[in-house]
Amino acid sequence: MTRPKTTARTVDNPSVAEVTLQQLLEAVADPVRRSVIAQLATAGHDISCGAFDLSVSRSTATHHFNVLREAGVIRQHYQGTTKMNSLRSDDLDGRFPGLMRAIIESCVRETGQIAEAR
Amino acid sequence: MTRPKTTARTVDNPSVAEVTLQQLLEAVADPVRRSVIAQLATAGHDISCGAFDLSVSRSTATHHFNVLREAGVIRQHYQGTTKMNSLRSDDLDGRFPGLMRAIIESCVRETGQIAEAR
DNA sequence: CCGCTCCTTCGACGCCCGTCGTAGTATGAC
DNA sequence: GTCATACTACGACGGGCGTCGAAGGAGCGG
Repeated sequence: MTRPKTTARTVDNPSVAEVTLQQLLEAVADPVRRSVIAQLATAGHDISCGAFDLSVSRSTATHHFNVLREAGVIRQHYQGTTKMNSLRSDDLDGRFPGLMRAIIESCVRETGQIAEAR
Repeated sequence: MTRPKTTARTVDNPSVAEVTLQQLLEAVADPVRRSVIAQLATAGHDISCGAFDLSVSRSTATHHFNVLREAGVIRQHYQGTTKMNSLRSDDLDGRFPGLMRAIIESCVRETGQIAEAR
């Protein structure tokens, strides 16, 4: 059975209304995922999945990107064979006012402290 | 060996500087703990451990109170034999600006939706 | 001293989540 | 077509967290 195992190069980013607070908070409770958020926020532009500096394997990284996307934290889209990621900062603000902004700021500050500690 | 198993009726609430972002986010990622936050926020006054409306056993509730206290989310103090709980909303604001405020608001809104759904 | 209320500690258990390696699909370059 | 690159799906495994019941300490009222 050789059924297509991968989706065609298309991504469905959930609408804000579909995201729950539980999903969002679980998503940001993982340090690897917060690192993704911090890198996106400090970069200021889209980053491809492979260009992140993460301490886990590729397949684990894919898992984390899925969680972040399903929680509405990031938006993903293909650009050739590479998958680009961007923050959906303002999308969620209507649903959870001020929450994403505060989380992003804390993530950036957190990794900043780590950087200046070494 | 009959060593004292419980602490005397005294609680140590951690200083804000000791709390990590990881702790805080893990603390609020649990629905039972968010329910505690929401009940405290809507009540507007301290609530004893036993007076909460929670869907778990007493010992589990104790566990959740510990997590919340160690994350700096709530402050606890004894009043006779009962242990009172209050939100430390503003304490954490210096360390994670805007975060607790946004979380509390989302918690209240979340349980409000549950309430109006039935 | 006795009993009641409140909350805690302790061990146990089950499940979920993060992790990995392997195998596989889609796209682009030659 | 062939090869290389980029990411994904799958199955497995281990550890941690939420959950509970039972037993026990601390205070208060008699």
